[in-house]
Amino acid sequence: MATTGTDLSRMREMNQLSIVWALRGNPPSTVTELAGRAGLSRPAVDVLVQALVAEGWAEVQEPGAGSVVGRPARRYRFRADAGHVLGIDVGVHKVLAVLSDLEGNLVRTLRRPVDPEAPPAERLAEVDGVIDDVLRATGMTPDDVWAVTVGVTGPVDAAGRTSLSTPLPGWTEADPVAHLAARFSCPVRVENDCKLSAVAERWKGVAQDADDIVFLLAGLRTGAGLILDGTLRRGHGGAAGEIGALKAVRWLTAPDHLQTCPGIPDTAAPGEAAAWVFQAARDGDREAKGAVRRYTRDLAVGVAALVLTLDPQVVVYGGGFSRSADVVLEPLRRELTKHCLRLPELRASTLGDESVALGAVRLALDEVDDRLLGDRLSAPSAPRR
Amino acid sequence: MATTGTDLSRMREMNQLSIVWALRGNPPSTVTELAGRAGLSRPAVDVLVQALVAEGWAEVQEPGAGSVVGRPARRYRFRADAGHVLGIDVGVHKVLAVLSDLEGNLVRTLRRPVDPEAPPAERLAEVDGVIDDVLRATGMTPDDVWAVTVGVTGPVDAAGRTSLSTPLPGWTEADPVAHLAARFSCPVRVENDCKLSAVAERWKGVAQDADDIVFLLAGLRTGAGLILDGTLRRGHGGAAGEIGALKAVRWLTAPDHLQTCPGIPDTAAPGEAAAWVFQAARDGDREAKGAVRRYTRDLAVGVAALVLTLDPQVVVYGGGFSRSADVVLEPLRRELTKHCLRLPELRASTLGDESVALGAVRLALDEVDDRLLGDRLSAPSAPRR
DNA sequence: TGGATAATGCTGAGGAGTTTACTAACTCGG
DNA sequence: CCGAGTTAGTAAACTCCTCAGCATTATCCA
Repeated sequence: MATTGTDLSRMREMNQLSIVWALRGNPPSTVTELAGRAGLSRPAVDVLVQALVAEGWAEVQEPGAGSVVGRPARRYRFRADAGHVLGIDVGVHKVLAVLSDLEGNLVRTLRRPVDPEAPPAERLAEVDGVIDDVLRATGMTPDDVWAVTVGVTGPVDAAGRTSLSTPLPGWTEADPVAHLAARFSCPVRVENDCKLSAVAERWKGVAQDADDIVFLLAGLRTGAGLILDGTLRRGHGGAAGEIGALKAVRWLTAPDHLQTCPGIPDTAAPGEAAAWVFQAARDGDREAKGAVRRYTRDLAVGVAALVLTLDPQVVVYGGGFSRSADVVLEPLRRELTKHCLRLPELRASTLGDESVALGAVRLALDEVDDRLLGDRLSAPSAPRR
Repeated sequence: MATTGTDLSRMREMNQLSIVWALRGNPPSTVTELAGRAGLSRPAVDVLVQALVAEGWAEVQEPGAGSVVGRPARRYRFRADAGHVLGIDVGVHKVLAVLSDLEGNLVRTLRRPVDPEAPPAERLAEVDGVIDDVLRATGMTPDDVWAVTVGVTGPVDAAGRTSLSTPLPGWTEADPVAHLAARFSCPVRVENDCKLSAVAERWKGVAQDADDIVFLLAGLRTGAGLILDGTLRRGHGGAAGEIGALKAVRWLTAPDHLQTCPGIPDTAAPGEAAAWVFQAARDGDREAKGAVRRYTRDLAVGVAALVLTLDPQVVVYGGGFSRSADVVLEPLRRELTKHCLRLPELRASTLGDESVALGAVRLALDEVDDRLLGDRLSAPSAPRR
């Protein structure tokens, strides 16, 4: 791979970029601090940061009444509010939208319930609705949004289609990218929900320290998302992590053990049966503990296949069942010991049901970073597709 | 991640590096050609390339009797022979060493048979022997070797130890890195044989076009090596690809179908039984075809788990059985269709039994590139550990 | 032998960062 | 209330690197 040659203007671009990276994620900084972080001299940083202010990437904060010795320094701040990104979770029962600024600060989170049987058109209308609400509540227009990422269930191809399979009714025919492209001129991407949750766990969740992560989505459906060497792995056709499709792996039927456990009260809704069983197991109920053990045993085969294939540092147990991780993780660990060569750490997710939207935000931010702060600095405005 | 600031000398380094990349892998080039490739002006390239000659990275080739109009240009060449790397395959039955120059041209290949029961000390002595032979035959000293990579069977940890398991007798106690460090001051690395074969297939084999590859080592033992997004995946503890350890995956016993097929002549050695069965199947023998089908069925479960987990572009069928790929690939494809969502391409390896050593050479070359041509140019001499 | 052609070599211009020195602004203590 | 001490901002001189253009050199062909 031929590195391309460099002249003076290129050097300036690179240095300006390094100032941007030194600004971002830090509290408002003085020129001296930036010089230290970027490895440049004060005068150089001075002209660069002033250029950033002129372009709109940075902002001056005049010194207040400081109580430090010496002349108080002007501080510069990255304009995280110069643009925003949207992360959207299109679930079976709900649509969830999260608006974030360029530093990943969550500005607004809104959800709407959706009829599980709703056809794609209706579901997309709810998406439009929740986006409208978020934009109205924050006083923004679609042009203020620099990237949108949508999470859906099922393997997602490069075009954002879910043509192989998905539990969202009729969704194999839906084209969410085209739908959103009508309103947004910025990059729009669709990604699998397990993959997004995995990204979220590494960003703000329980796996921030790990570079090789298997995320388990455990609920009435079971799925997985993979992060290797710190980046999300999609696979060549976007179907990485779909080991649940293998019949020898009993992920499809594993949750049934929890639904059919004797003793579940008739009053429990279908979604609550599992929670009841977990609670009963926690209380020492023999039948419930057996059901959990059978569930874990089925789950463990697939997890073992993932672990043996990838040898991750951490396996994150997430999804709807993660609230009951306390009764699942220990039996799961025991099962895995039987199958695996090297046991990874098992951790329970704490992000709750916003993890998909959160991961979507992170991916949208990555998109913006690549486009605008990749290796040359663009003007601070929404990137085009 | 803070990109570090750049001053003029850094720029010069970068441009010099881009000249190196423009020189490598190309025939001897004129300054004008280099300027075009590197995106620099002729005068700039001129001084840079002269500096490279002074340092020993490049070499002038005075113009011969050319038949072109105009003043014939001086040509510059990358000194691929400034250093060499060693790739070594420590197998059960043999030790194989390949010496390569810095451009990946294979200079010398030597092999020695080893008693399958040989203890580690004896096996390492054979390694020493074959290295001595290669160095003597090429008139080199250990200081001319800039990196060594060794391939062994079994999962290899970061220290080059094979403590979990390996079919090499006693090898869990061996420390090949320490052994070779006594002779070589350059970086020494040990890696799993399947992983190295995967690297070789992408470098010079049948998967040069693919970025997501599953390599299958198919023989009396079955294993896998993974390349995702163009780079080898080791996993957090170096045990990626070891799905064969899962009992639900019948890789351990799959080859037995080929050993126990009725009709195998008593005269056949244990290693030749499988080859006989494949040939018989090719000739239309019912029993043999059944044995191959059973073998394929067992193999396919593990392959399907890999494919569903990783969604690769290509699955390469390699190892000792790859010569019989013609009778295996089609049944394997049929089996995979049953299990998988999206079928990857199936290709048969053509590299033969030198693929492990070849992959080792590639990894050693990568090591040299990282150390010497990473982002600043070092002097052309063996890197220290 | 002279002209055409293409590469080399040289010189001056321009841009970017660094160093150094100087000025400005603020705190603290007498 | 003022001056010493400290730190930030600014300007000038300098270095280094690339680039553009022109003169020079080497070769082939008529």
